[in-house]
Amino acid sequence: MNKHPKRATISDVAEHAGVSRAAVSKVLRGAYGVSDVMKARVEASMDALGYRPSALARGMRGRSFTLGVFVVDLSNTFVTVLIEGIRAEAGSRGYQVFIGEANMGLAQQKQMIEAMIDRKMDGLVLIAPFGPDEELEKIGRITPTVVLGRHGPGQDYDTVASDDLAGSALIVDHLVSLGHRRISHLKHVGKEKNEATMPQVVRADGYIQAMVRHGLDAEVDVIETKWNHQGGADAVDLMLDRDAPPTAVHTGTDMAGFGVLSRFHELSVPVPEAFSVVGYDNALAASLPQISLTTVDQSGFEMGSLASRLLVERIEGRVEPVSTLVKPTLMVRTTTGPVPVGSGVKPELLRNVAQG
Amino acid sequence: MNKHPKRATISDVAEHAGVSRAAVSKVLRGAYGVSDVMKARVEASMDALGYRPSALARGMRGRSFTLGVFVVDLSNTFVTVLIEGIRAEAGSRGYQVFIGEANMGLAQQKQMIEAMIDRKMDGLVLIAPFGPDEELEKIGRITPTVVLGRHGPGQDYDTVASDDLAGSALIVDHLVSLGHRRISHLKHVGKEKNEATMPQVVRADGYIQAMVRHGLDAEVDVIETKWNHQGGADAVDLMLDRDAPPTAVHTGTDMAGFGVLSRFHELSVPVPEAFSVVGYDNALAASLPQISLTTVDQSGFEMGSLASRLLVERIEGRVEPVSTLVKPTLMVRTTTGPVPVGSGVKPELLRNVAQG
DNA sequence: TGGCTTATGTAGATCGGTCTACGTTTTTAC
DNA sequence: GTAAAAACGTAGACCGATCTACATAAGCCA
Repeated sequence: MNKHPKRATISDVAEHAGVSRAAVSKVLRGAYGVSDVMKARVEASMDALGYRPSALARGMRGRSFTLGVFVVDLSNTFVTVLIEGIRAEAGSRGYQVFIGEANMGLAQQKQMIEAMIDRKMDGLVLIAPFGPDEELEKIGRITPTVVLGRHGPGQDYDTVASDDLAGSALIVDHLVSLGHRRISHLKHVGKEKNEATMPQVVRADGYIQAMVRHGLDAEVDVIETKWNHQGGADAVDLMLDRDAPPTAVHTGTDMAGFGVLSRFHELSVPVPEAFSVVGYDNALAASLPQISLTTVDQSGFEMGSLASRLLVERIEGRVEPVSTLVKPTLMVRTTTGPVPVGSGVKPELLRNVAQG
Repeated sequence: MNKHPKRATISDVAEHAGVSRAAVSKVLRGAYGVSDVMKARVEASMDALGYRPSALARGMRGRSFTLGVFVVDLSNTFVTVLIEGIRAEAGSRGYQVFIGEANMGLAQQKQMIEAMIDRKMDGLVLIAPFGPDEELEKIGRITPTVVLGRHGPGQDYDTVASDDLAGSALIVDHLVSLGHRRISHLKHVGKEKNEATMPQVVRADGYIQAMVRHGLDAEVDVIETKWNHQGGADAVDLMLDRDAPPTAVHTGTDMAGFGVLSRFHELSVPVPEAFSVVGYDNALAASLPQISLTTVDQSGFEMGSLASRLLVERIEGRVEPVSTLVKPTLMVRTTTGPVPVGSGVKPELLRNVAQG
């Protein structure tokens, strides 16, 4: 029961094949200067010994063929779709993908990213990281970096994001076409300062621009909350407490949308008859028929694979930053409907329900 | 805009502090033989230069302080809870956690695990891996390994699993207490051969044992399908096609449960009035009020942190395998209710509905 | 056949740490 | 006061690959 049946190294292979270590290394890398005969002999020895190169030792000088994906919250099912796209593309180019999570704030995020750099990962994909742009620039200067889910451009990193301005417009247009006028928006506000490149900021801007475009300046209503289940639920109580409650809400993200739906369900407020709800992201659960949330799809798989492609380009030498925007599409499901007749839901009624 | 502002190495620190590299290394590791004076001086130099040790180089001889977590499918939200637990415990012991996913079958799984070993990760947590036990033994012999979500015991690895036998019993007992007798069970069958240690096998066994215990031998009905949304939906059609359809189903996993609920929703079969549904895992979406799936909770966070703890023990030298079972608890929500009066749902009715 | 280019293979430094062996100095013990 | 033990530092091999020089053999052309 020997714990470590000592793994074959490049020296073992060299000895077994009767050649130098350098020669084996050349075969390994497909480098110039190897005859077919030698190549065959070395390869024979390699699988005779069950040899596998140590990615670690390899990384000391050359590449590690490892990409790091940093994510804040794995339980958000939209990011798992992004990751799927990243992996597909990276895998086809011979890179391994490792994922690191950090959901305890900026310090932990920084630590995780440093851990990836310490392990000499060839490049990093940062999915919706927090912190100032400047921090991202610093990382981009150290190692090839692509930021996914924040708008660009950056100086020393590439960005891939959904066109959140257009996404918000799709939502507002849809609701307006259904007759809604009092449309609220949930904007994420966390512990960290909001940067202009973060999706919550751009989506809020897009919402305001679209409202203005429809002449609904007076109805603009941005509610600051957390983009998660609880944040969505809390926002419902705020909205119903308005003198003239809205008839629809653009929740900014599906996670908050679920919270909104849950709270309405508890309060027995019928959706979409009394209130229309729109999410953003098209997370997996949004398509469950019991939920069937109208939302904006960001084609996460494509965004992920695009990020991978850009990252590999960058690893292979490109230095000019690239900043891309992916066009989102609206997924109309059953949480949006025509505006309620009259002035919409009677506030008194709703408050009674809420207190009953 | 220099791409690589060359990072400080241990030699730079040594030179700056006017000591040997070995001395710096000792300080780094907290090894024996360092005076307080020297320690202070070296540490001063370290942060004067902004020094960070290369985890890569470190791993060449000593430990890499990295744990690998292998998972088949990140989009299953239950695994993200497990990961949360793993990270919490590992982090407090100074280990970094990297996650690797592979959902394209045994070959890709093997490749991912080898990639982790190639990077000299100190230990591996495998979450619900497929393949024969023997394959796991092989991995356990190469590197410290804990298998999460498969039953033990293993020879050369530890296991942490939910007591699936007890979990199935909880479900059947609950349904029987509500008057159900015709209770079906969905068993996962994929491309790979089912091993006795896999949860789908143990849950099915537990279901059968509990049915027998209640004298319901004649009603045992195991339906083989995939444990995902589609598999659950498909199973509904099979169940409704029975001469005497069941009145309740133990879906084996929440993911399949969601599929079952979706299909019932499409068919306008009321749950739980006409049919009771129970999941397994207590995934995040199960608690959404629109879904509110009765399920079995496995306290994933605790399982994850236990796995971490066992892994670190193993890394630090333990060799006797440990195999643990965590007690599950039933979460009664609103997808289960009393058995329908009479002989339950009329099959004709359901078929009509299905075809209408 | 001599001179030059191209193909093939090897030696050995290098990456950034860890760790063993050993030489000094300082303490402790009697 | 002196031997033994403990404390402190350093040199240098080592981990397993890559990569730059360089040496040697082979091919080509006039």
